[in-house]
Amino acid sequence: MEKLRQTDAFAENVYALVREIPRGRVTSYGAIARALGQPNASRLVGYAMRHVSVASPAIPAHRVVNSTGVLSGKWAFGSANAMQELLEKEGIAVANDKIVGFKQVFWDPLSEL
DNA sequence: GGATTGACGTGTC
DNA sequence: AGACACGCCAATC
Repeated sequence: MEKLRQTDAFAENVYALVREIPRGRVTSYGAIARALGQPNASRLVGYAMRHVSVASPAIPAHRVVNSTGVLSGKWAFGSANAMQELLEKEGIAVANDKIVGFKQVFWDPLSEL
């Protein structure tokens, strides 16, 4: 059995939420943290996301970016272009490691879920 | 067990 | 608009 790391329930919710992100949409760490009831735990979300690379099933972490729409964790995918390629593949434009029209493709779990 | 760090966020200069 | 500083919470050293 896999032992849960971090704040078990918190990470669990993060993973579940990220998996619910529709294709062609993105969200921010802060939005997820708020959806979990911890508006200031944005860093914990990112911390948990860092572990999803080895978690299963695979989590579309490429759809999660920071509030500025920057692909902060692109390096966690193994390649700097991997995350951008995935996003563009889903119809999300990325320029200079930043999401184009971030506000347009932004998916708010609090409002849309 | 204190100090540092981190896929963050918001405010200020 | 870009750069810098402070705050938050948990994990790692």
